[in-house]
Amino acid sequence: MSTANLYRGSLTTIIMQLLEREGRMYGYEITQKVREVTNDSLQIKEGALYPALHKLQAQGYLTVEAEKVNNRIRKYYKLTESGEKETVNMLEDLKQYIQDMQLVINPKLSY
Amino acid sequence: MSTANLYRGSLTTIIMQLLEREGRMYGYEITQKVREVTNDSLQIKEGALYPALHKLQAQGYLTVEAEKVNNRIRKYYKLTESGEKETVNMLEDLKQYIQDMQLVINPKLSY
DNA sequence: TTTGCATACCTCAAGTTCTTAAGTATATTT
DNA sequence: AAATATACTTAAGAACTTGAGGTATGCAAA
Repeated sequence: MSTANLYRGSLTTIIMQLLEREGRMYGYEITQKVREVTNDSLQIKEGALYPALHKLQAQGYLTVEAEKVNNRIRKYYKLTESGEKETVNMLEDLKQYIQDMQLVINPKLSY
Repeated sequence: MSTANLYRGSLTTIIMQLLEREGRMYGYEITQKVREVTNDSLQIKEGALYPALHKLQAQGYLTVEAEKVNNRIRKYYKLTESGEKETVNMLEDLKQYIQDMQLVINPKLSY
């Protein structure tokens, strides 16, 4: 059972899209959510996730709030305004890409 | 008009899949085919394509035959047997990935 | 006629993104 | 008491792509 690797470049889109829908999430929660909705098919590695979150924050797309829950620290992230705009673009690109790939895989069906 | 970048890792799958279907192609032809079927949406850069072809060849997935056509050299590539097997795996992974991404984007629809 | 575009290949530096692995620390389950 | 789950972090190395540059031929337009 190959837990397939990420296609590089899609992780940020995943993060942004989840935050768009959920409003507010912490890192570990994101990893679990992705496992959940994809039935364990897709697993976000922590070594990829946390640097990605830090970068998105540095780019001004996310803000952070640290909270102590059960004596453990959680860092909740949410989209900024520019993050929301960027999310729209990222989603468009992803959808276009999926469509392109489907055309390459199966050029007969133009859908 | 953003000619979106490739999600890294998908180029080899594109190459293999096209060769699977077409049987025999040369590099430049691959770039044109991808532009054609995706309506110019996806453009394979030569700086990515040629190294990728060379690597696939080195891995034993492709064989090459050089031909002179119109006084210009073309290098025709085709899948080896192991290349064909690998193509099946790559396609499976890509389809799974597309499905996973659609689940992340729109978890309501399990299709 | 020469300028530009299309065809056809190639390479390399730089940047980005990911995997793997290691580390810290608390809470809960076995 | 030990293992697993929760929760975050970093760093080395690998892999892939972009962007830019290069070579060379054929053909069309100016």
